[in-house]
Amino acid sequence: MAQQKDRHSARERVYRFVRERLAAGRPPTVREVQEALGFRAVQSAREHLERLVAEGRLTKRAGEARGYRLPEPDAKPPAALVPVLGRVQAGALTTAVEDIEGYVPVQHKAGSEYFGLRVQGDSMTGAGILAGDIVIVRAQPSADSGAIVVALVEDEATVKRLRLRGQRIELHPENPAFSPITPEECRILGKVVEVRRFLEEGEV
Amino acid sequence: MAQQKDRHSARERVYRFVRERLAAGRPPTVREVQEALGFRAVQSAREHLERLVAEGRLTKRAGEARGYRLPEPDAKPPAALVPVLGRVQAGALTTAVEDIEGYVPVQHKAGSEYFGLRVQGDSMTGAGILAGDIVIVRAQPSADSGAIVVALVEDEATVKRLRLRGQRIELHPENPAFSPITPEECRILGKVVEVRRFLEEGEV
DNA sequence: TTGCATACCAGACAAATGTCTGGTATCATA
DNA sequence: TATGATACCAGACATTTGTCTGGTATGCAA
Repeated sequence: MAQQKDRHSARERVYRFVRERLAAGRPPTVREVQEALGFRAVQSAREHLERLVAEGRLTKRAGEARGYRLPEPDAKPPAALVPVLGRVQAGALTTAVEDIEGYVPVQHKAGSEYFGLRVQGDSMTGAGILAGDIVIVRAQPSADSGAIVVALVEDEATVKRLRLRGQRIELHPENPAFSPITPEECRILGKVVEVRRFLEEGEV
Repeated sequence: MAQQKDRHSARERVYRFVRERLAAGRPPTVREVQEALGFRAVQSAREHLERLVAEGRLTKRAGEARGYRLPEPDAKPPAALVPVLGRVQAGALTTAVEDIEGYVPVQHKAGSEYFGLRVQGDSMTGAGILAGDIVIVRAQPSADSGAIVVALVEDEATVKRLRLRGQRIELHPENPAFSPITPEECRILGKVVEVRRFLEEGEV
């Protein structure tokens, strides 16, 4: 039996199946691998898995159900799917279920809450944030001066650069065609930690 | 026994533990929940889990090991961690292990391979792609005219907009300070499907 | 040819894991 | 007071899951 790394070889198909299941957060049993590949014996699947472990492409917890894992990035923080909101209105951050466009995977910091917001308008193009981009926001009630934040002004969320003048809050655009805002009342919803742009239709 | 949703109540602690384990891709057994909460009986943990299922906050696959799950976005495609490369050089797409900066979670399409590439230079700022951004690239050997691609030119990868003139390939910058490139030989590594910018230090 | 390695099958067994039954303790209400 | 609900404990059992042993078939090298 020639050993080949062809993407159609059983070994590669096993690896791909396991990897996809692990990426979906649903580690498979050996029997599920068996069925997925169409083997008649559990041991057939298991030998491939053991070989993948020997090659360093998988690791396993011996004796533990669904114990095969990917060896790589388990030093990374967990990735979670966070909702992307089309709009945020006053009081709605926890109830805007109907405004959820979809979800995107985000590596979050433990203990922090995140949401995504679709950027409207061109006020932040100078910072490379275009209309239609999605900003990933860590929910927090304050931020440092200079940070890009999502703030609630007159019941509508907006993405701006925060400038703190003593106790006064200014929200600056990054586009000379727009003027800074100095709202009487304003609530910081969170700090923008990431900007994403999908270049293909149909994503999120 | 007053039923309370205090974050310190056993129910909430169970929920949090399970959610974190699921987010990490490592669904727990009932006994692992038991141990994590310090219960002396498996059944104690199980009753909380069953209650969470009854409340709709978890789902479960009856009889299946590690079968409790989150009910939400399992209609979404799987999220996978893809490597972010600092540089790509000729022949290196499969061997550039030492150039991997880290990993980012990407919702990928089944059957497609992806990698991330750190953007160098300012040639694409007109398209809102700044130096330091990460482009998520679906590996493919060709793309439509007008798409933003990663191409290998003179053994170095570059991010440009592809223009096809008959059989000839042109790589256009999105910044008037740069000129289009018409390389004699050039290989398309893939199509840019997403642009990401991290606004905090320390992220990939 | 033999020997070895790989890749699969079949069956049985051990351990992990889910589940059930019976129990005690506490609290609130009628 | 009795009753019902909640929350835990303890033990046993059923099922799932991992693992092992023995086997056949194929290809390759000595």
